[in-house]
Amino acid sequence: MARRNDAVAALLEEYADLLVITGGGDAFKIRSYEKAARSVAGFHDDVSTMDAAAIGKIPQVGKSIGAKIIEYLTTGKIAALEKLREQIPPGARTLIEIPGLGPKKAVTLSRELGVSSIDELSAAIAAGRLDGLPGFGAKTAENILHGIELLRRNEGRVLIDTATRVAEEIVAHLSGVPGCVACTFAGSLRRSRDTIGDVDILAAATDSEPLMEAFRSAPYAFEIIGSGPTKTSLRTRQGLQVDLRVVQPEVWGAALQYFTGSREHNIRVREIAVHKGLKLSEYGLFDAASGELIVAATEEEVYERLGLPWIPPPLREDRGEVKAALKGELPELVRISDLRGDLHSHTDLTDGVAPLRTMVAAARKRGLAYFAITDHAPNLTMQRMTTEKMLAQREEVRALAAETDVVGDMVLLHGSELNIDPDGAVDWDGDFLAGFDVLVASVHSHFGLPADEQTRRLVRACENAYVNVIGHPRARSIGKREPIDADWDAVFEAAAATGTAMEINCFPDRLDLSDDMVLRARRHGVRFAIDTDCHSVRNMENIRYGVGTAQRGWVTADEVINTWPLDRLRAFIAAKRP
DNA sequence: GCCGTTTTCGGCCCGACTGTTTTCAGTCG
Repeated sequence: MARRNDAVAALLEEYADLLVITGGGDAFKIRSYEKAARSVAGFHDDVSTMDAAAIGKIPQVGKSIGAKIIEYLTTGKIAALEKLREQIPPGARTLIEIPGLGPKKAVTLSRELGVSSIDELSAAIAAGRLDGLPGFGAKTAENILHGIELLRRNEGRVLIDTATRVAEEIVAHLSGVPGCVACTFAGSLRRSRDTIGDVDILAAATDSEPLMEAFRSAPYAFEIIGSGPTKTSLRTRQGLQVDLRVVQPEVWGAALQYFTGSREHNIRVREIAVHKGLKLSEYGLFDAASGELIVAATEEEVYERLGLPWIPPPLREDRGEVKAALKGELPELVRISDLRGDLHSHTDLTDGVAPLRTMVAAARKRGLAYFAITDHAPNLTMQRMTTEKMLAQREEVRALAAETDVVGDMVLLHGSELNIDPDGAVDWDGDFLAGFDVLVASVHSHFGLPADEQTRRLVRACENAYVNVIGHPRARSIGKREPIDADWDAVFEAAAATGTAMEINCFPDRLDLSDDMVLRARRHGVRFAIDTDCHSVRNMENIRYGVGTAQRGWVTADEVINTWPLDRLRAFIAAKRP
């Protein structure tokens, strides 16, 4: 069952947005709702299981917001929110989705031009209806169009965490239907792609009808697109298409192989079948001449009969995995259980939502051997970090490290997430940086520099003797911001030469480096750090997405510095320092 | 609206960039 926290957080966020649009609240009030939304989303317990007193103890939730949460949990809505919704033109909030378009311009557009959707706005710009509208020059129109294009490129695709939540809820539901022998998700989600177009669910049963009926009538079924004996497609309330295919239990393996894809991988595998006088389909591996079924029960059998080892789904992209499999050279992919530490995390000292102690306790629960606290550095001014605060935190971390009932055997590392200036410098000089155990450095500004400047900037950051990890190297935000432009081969070469790891950031809207860039970086011998960049306890669950991305990039455990024992990691850091 | 080793008021997210503005508003991180 999905947690109610996400629904509550979405409503609080909407409330904050509407306050901005109506201008009906001061900036700090708006900020309070935004902070509360993040805090609730990141809170470890399900709000629907908590009483009023417990809800009031959630950080950033006070009397007023607490009451609104209770109101939602008991009545299903929030009166104050309904009231605000009535005050703004329909669609104004939709328009804010466009990068570069904020509440003020959105409200002007909906008031003056009556546009209430992105399509209508697009048409209005094409028709020149923005001409003469105060504050909307040619450049602004152009920027809005670009923002719309960015949004459209991801239209119909959702982030992997959204798809995973939906898929797991459906698999859990259908697995409980009488007669269901097996049920799992396949498709791009099983291959751990960074965004998901539609969710493919596969189930095995002798009689498909009970499963189809349960699927069609489930609470998540918002609109039935089509339904037959083997396949039903529907759309969830949020517009995500989900396909359910039901196959006979004895052909489970062949069907799972087929529906996992990718199409290109399957073509490659079927070619091998043809060469062996066989035919592969979702119903099994057959003798081409006689049509006799050979194997179909498990994926392993299907691959084995073709002379191949089982190929992990993240590799199934026709990027040479079939050839490697034939030669017995498939990589031993990094797994979540290989990770001994996490080198990038935040606390409520900057923009995290949980205190140091809470984050540390949660990290220990993950079974980590070491955990680095890396709050933001001063140059990211909005986080209000100072040298004094950083030193005070260090004392706090050292003291906490001695509390064995909290940390157990886990070693605490004190670090920071530095900001890489446009010229490649970072927040502090070497003398101060030397006091940290480990340092991440990231691009948080000046995303639009030309490629040559961006390259120099990143290379210089790699050359800094105290920078161990380049955080979310391309600074992309899926669906919102394009990756920064640089000569990545030059950057990776510098990273490899200087002993600087490239991060694979686990946030679903980052997944940065992405799989293709990981493949490129590996050619230069780059080391990686798979970090959650967690801002809450719940964010730690994102580790699966970063590991999935690493697997898609063929990464083995040894290439990831936070799979190493602490001694080896410390030696890696020490080797770079003067 | 939330928070508190200053506990019921006063502080909290501010600086940079962009475009259209002639002195600043909107957006972003």
